[in-house]
Amino acid sequence: MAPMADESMEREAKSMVSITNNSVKKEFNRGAWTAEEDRKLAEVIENHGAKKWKTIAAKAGLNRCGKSCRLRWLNYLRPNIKRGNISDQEEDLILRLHKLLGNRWSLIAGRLPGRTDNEIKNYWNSHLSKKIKQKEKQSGSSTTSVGSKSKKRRVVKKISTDEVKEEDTSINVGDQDSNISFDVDDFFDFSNEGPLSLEWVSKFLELDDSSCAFS
DNA sequence: AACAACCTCAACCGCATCAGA
DNA sequence: GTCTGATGCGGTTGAGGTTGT
Repeated sequence: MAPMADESMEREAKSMVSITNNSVKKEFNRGAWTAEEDRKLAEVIENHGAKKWKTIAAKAGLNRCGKSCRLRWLNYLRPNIKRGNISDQEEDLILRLHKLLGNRWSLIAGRLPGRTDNEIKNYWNSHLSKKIKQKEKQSGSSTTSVGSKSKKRRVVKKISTDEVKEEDTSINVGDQDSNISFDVDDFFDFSNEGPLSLEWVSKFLELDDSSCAFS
């Protein structure tokens, strides 16, 4: 979908919302962002960095909450955002990663340079989930994905000195009866975050080759 | 041409977690 | 240890576009 900034001007007026807290009343713009808002936001972030979103919103003179600014930046304005069709290779990677990680979109997105968690989530919901259902119908088998449908929160990133028992961190690759088990956070060592690493992909594909849903 | 049904995706919401006081 | 504001995440919504009838 093309950016809706231009045509969204007229919607701006009707998208005001008032957040009422008894006597305190703060009104924020809502809905689609205008080109002007985008420009202002990008300008402030360029000068002050992408942190303290509340301050950024105020500095930019945007009648938006910080949360909204952050989302706009991450999903749309951030540099190196890759827009457009998801390639077959990317799709395959998403499928494999989803099988491994479940609905942990930000982790999956972290391995797809230029793609946002929101984009991947949308792509999954609109394309891949259906594809999988069809596949399941055809084969009559059911593949269970890890962590999906769970409202359970993500794993604790910071390792404490105590033994952290997060049932979610240890994941079996492939089928349930697989005996390959490892710690996801070890596997996803983001300390040397970089572009899609071929080494990493090979490592992953090796592990998951036998249990790939389809390609 | 008109309408309905479906699809896509940007944006919002609620909650968990983090970080600092 | 507790409180509070900021941040991050996944689920959900709804406007606008597309396709089918």
